[in-house]
Amino acid sequence: MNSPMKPDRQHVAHDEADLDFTLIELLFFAYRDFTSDPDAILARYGFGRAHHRVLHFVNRRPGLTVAELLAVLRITKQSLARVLKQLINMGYIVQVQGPRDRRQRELYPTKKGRTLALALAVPQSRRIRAALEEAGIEDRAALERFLKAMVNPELRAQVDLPGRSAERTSERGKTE
Amino acid sequence: MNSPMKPDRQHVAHDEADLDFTLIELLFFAYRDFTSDPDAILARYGFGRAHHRVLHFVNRRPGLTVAELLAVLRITKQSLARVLKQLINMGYIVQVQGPRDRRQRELYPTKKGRTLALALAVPQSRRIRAALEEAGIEDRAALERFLKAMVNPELRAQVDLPGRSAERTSERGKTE
DNA sequence: AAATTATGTCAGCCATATTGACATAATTAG
DNA sequence: CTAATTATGTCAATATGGCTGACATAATTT
Repeated sequence: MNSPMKPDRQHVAHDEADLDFTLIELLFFAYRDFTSDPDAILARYGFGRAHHRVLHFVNRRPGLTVAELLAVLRITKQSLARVLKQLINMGYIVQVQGPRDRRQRELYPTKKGRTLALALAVPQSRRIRAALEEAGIEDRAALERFLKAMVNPELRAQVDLPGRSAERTSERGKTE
Repeated sequence: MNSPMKPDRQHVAHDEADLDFTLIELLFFAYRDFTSDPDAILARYGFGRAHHRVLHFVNRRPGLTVAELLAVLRITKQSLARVLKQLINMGYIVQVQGPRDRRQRELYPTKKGRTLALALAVPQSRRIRAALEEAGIEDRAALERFLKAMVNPELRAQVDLPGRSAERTSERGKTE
């Protein structure tokens, strides 16, 4: 083996054939359209995608602190500030002083906030459901495992909801 | 039927239980980290994600026109202009007059452009490969079908590479 | 008492997106 | 042939959502 006519695969570590352009592009296209769903709704409220992300996670993890939210969104405090302030001023989110540590501000959605969060999730959920059906997905758990495995290992704890037993946390009980 | 104590499911079309928050969040987290991979590389070139997307699609669809690129990226001409101009000026992309329609500018990567495009794809491809393995994906085709089904039906043609039979990615494309 | 932490805020900067208007050249339609 | 349309490029202005650095306050920890 290793005939002189063959490219030296040990040194040329990557050529096009080795790269999974198919899934790279499918992820791009899928996410492009997935995120486009809520935009029309958001525009009617004068909000953008940043508001959506904040509202989503506050709704899903009620009581999370500002620091936790920053870690989930992977943005800085200053980037969050403007968006969060608007959501609070307009009555979608409330802050309450942390019970254990009074420096912390726990974030909760108001009823108005929950309603909007759900309204934004509806088209995304519908798209997912239609895609699962259309693709004839039988092993949904495999899809969840794949997506979770795409997340940086040290950040996978963020994927799981805190303090909720009834939630689907795709089979493996142990945290990794 | 329709007892006064039960919520009216026919009118309240969506409550939390109906919504696929699990996959909504998994898509968010997976894509968040997936896109973070090339950032370090791009920063060394003074480029951002916009440059990455342009270079990626020019590399993958050599000869595509400006209008086609705009449709794929779903941005406006003005948004593309600055980024494309930089990539051209810095020698990553070349424009050639369209053969059929001389108004069109066909876009091609230079060798330098192809090299960078591949370098950016490497960590993304590695992440995908590791996730497929870690998740023990056996039915890769199902995953591809799902992601493609997530794309707006009228835009699915964009997903398929033009003028290429199946998976063959031979070297067409003009040299600089 | 001092250090650290959680949060908030100010000021400014950058990247990427938008809309609208207009210019040019090439193609197509009448 | 002329007129309309098309593909592209460009200008100006604006919005959004990121960033860094600096500083302030209150609460907790050492």
